[in-house]
Amino acid sequence: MDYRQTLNLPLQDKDKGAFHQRANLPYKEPEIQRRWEEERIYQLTLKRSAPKGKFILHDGPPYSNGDIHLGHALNKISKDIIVKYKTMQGYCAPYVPGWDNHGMPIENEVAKEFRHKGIKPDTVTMRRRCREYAAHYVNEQRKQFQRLGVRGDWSNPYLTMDTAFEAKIVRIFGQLAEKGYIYRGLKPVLWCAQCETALADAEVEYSEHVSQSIIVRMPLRYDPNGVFHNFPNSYALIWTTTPWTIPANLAVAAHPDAAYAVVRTGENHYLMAEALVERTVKAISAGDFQVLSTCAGSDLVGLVFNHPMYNRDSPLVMAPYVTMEDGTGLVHTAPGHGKEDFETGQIYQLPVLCPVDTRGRFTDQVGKELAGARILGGEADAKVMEALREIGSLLAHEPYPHSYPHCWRCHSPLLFRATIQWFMAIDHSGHRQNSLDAIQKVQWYPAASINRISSMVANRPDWCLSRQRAWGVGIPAFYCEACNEPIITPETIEAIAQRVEKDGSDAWFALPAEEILPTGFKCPKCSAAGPFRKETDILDVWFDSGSTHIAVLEAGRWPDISWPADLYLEGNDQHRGWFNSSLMVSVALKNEAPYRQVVTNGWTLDENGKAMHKSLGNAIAPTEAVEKYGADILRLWVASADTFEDVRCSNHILEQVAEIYRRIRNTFRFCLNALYDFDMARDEISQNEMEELDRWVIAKLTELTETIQQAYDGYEFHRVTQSVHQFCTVTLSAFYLDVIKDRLYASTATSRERRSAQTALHILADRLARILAPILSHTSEEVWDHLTQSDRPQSVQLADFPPSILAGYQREILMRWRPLMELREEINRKLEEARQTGKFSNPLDARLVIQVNESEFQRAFNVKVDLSAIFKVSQVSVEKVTNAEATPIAISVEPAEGQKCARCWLVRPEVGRDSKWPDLCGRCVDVVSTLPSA
RNA sequence: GGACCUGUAGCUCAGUUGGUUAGAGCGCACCCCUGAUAAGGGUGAGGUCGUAAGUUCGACUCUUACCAGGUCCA
Repeated sequence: MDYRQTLNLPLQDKDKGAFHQRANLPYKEPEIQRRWEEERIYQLTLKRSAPKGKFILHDGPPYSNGDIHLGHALNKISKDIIVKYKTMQGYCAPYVPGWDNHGMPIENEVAKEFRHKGIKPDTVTMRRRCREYAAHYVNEQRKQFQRLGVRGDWSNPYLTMDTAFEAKIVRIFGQLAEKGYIYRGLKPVLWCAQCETALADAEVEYSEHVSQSIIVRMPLRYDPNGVFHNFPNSYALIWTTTPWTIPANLAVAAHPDAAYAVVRTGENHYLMAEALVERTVKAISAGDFQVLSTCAGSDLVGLVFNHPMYNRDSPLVMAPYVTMEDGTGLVHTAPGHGKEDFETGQIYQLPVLCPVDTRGRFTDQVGKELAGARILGGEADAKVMEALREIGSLLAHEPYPHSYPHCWRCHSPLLFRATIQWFMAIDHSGHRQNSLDAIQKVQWYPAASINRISSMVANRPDWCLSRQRAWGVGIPAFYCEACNEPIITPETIEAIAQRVEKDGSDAWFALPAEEILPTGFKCPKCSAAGPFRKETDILDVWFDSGSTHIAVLEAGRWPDISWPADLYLEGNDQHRGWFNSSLMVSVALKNEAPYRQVVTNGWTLDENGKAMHKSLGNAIAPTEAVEKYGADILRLWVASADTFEDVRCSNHILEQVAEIYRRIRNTFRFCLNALYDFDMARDEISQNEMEELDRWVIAKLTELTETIQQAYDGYEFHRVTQSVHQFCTVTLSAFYLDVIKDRLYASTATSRERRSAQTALHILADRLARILAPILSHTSEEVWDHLTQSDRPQSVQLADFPPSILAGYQREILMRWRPLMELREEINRKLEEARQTGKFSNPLDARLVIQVNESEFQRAFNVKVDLSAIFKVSQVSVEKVTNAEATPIAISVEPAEGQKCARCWLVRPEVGRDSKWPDLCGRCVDVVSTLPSA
């Protein structure tokens, strides 16, 4: 007879109401997401009781151009995991996503569009199109982020191009100006003479370029310490690869720790680095030479040389960046034409000379002969070398190929050119130190990232706030045409801010100054009543994003959020970017950091640890991964890696993650499909009436929850995934679920022992769903729908995190069971051995004979459980041995006694004794005889 | 070239203050089950802990150099 029908087998995938192994996530997830939206789950999470108060994760705004990439997915999923976890932990955890809209990449794209159409747009037209462009990608990215299952206020995000946001930026700038942080100064910027524009770092491409390397001598003027011993014909030998910058020379730089030598060749005495004497002498073809004396670079202080061409001082200065790799060890320094030169110039209070106009031609400042010479094409280089040669100052020159900055658009070589810019003074009123102090009060994850932010704040130069661009917030300054004074007052700022609030920052560009200024406004300096003109530069976009913590957290538009943020979480590039810019604004205006904790995630790399690049073809597109595997797989990928470091991804890795997912899902499937006739309200067995094994597994789960809670609290999601997966595999699948099958399938459906197991299964599924809800949001929701507990909230996202504190009795059970679990491994090896030697093929045919002494018996078998079930054999006989000499425990495997029960497949001696059911064991006879069909 | 960070089995990760034979899961191989079956179970093989020196009685763990990779700068 086939007893299959008399068993309580779990639902199969074909059965109605079953939880399917085939997840079909790409299809099912959007449905679940639609439901979350319809049921307004995000809003409900904010209304839920929040005994622990608020937890505010302030979203770093991604830039609204193009589709999201894997790094965005990593970042947004990490944030979502945290927000959902915090909600379940009893916090009110709002999440307001945002976008960074202004800036060069969008402007460049839009400019390209216009160029293709042959249109030269005015600023207002340009900006209107930029705004459309940004808005388009806000919508695209929003859809893509939502598809990842990220929960937040998607219908009400913050945009840096919102008029209210733009007005806030104006006000923040005004406040900084009022506190004395804002100034105008010169700065060398990379300049494209072809495009006649300054370039941002991101617009610069490095490629091969052949420069002219020259060695030039500069006559000695003053030698207070007698470095040259009063020799006649004394010179410094300088080296440069940009001859055209010689007219702007204002200093000679030496390394303080390097050794320098005075060398005689013929009549002349030259100062150069000792290490480079031979090469230099050879380069200038000087023949015989003699090192007269040496000294340290720091001994050179006080020397003054004469400019190679003009009658002008060029003092010797110290600079740490001077290397002994190339040249003479003495570096030509032109503060108007180089970043490092400029910084050195600041330290030594040198003027900033820049005799080059916007089209890259020498101005009159260089004298009649050179004026007008173009730098592009080498004309200026040639003329300068010519002039030097004439006066005998050019000692060597040769072509010098090297990597050099070029314009990404027109590919011309770039030049450094000093221009007037707006700055935030980082050292104003102790700001740098205040920032460093504020950093100390923040918790950084990983802990080492504090080094990064600290060194960047400690070493950062003043913040150059101005950009010669169109798509951004105009720098809110006027100039008096009468006295040319820049004007920033609380009154002008407020006038601008109100106008921008109303009409957006486009108004700043569209309206004349007089229409923005209050009527009757007079220049604070010269009292002229006009005319006034507007500043045409815009603010660096980092100023926009550096203002988000004020513009968003204090806006009042989102009633649940407030300043400061509990958490910022971004990629590690943001130590220089957003973490930094936000800190600068915050410390200046509020004297503390805008965040209490900062988590950094690494970069996404391919499987070989290489950065992902479109050109390398190794990039994984999150939108494609979602279509192929599902958002939960991508989310599990995030939660399976140590995201503090760089994270690898590839199709192969995603397949591995999918494998982990399947195991977890299958665990849920087993639990849920065995609960088809179980109603928690009706059938639950109370803790103290449960089977000890079932109580044990709940204790194991609670122990696991404790581990997991610690992992979540430390933002170490991979420890969550790792331990849950291991629990599903080792504790449940390979042991607990396997062991309770007999009870579930073969016992009377309503029996206490079966209901006990089902109660445990329900608790397992329920708690695992909650534990995993922050990560496997969709799958957990699906599990949630299958559970029967009546008082549960409509979404698992609204549930509490499960209990993580072990009760005393649970600790006691875990302790008591541990030796038995260890013994099980030994028994498995014995059974495998017996099977290999052909004694039997199925362990259910076996009988275990375990001989133990008293103390081992007390230790290992102090449990209330059917041992044959635990070891998955038909029979176990434990025999106590009194002989003290014997090993504590000996295991042997023998054939089980009796015949196989046709229903439960256990071998039992009593099979055959019942006349009605001769092929059943005693237990199965009892069960079957109570069935209605019997 | 500089600053910071990373490098433990094919993959994802553990590895307390330096202390036996470096762990786990997946994957892989072999076997079992066919009442979790687009499943499940058992056993097993995989590592010179990036490389090389050094400190130490003893180093995956500490130091230095180098190699590879990442981010930010130059």
